[in-house]
Amino acid sequence: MEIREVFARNLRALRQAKGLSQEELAHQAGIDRTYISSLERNVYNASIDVVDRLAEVLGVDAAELLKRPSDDLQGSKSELDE
Amino acid sequence: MEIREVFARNLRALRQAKGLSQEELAHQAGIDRTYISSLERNVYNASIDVVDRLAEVLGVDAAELLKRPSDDLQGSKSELDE
DNA sequence: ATGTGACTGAAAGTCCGTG
DNA sequence: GCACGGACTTTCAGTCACA
Repeated sequence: MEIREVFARNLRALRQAKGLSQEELAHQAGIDRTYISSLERNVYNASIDVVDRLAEVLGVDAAELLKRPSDDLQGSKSELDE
Repeated sequence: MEIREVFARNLRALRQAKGLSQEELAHQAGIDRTYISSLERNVYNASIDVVDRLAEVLGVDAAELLKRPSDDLQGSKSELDE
């Protein structure tokens, strides 16, 4: 599993857990609205600076956003990367 | 402390802990030697893809390279970012 | 074995819009 | 509220020569 996909998933999951819209997150992190959308759809390779800014708004450590899921055996194949 | 600097330090520390030269690390990660040098000197905002490739060679999780030092009280002021 | 400036192509990232 | 596109600027990715 590519790191980009890990990031994309974590980003979306955490954002929704926080009850934020893409627009709100974008605004608070000082990032373009459409770019957040792209990141969640695994279109780009974000820089660590962007990861950190998003992590801050989401209230977690930057490392959290790059954490791979600890081998979910239920895990169906990804729909983000195929 | 900026995430870039955190990354730069962790990279250098882990590389040296592994007893690798920049050249060896560069070779194994398929990255140019001078680029590694730039990253360790905090010149660029690495992409998560690069972080992941380096982490793999260093035998750690990508998230490890972005972990902030847990507030080292001995910590003198950085020489990387001033 | 590393730091640095200069360089180029490629991708990141912004800003405008649409359905 | 989000996906997706086109056009645009800035920064990274990657290589070279040199100290």
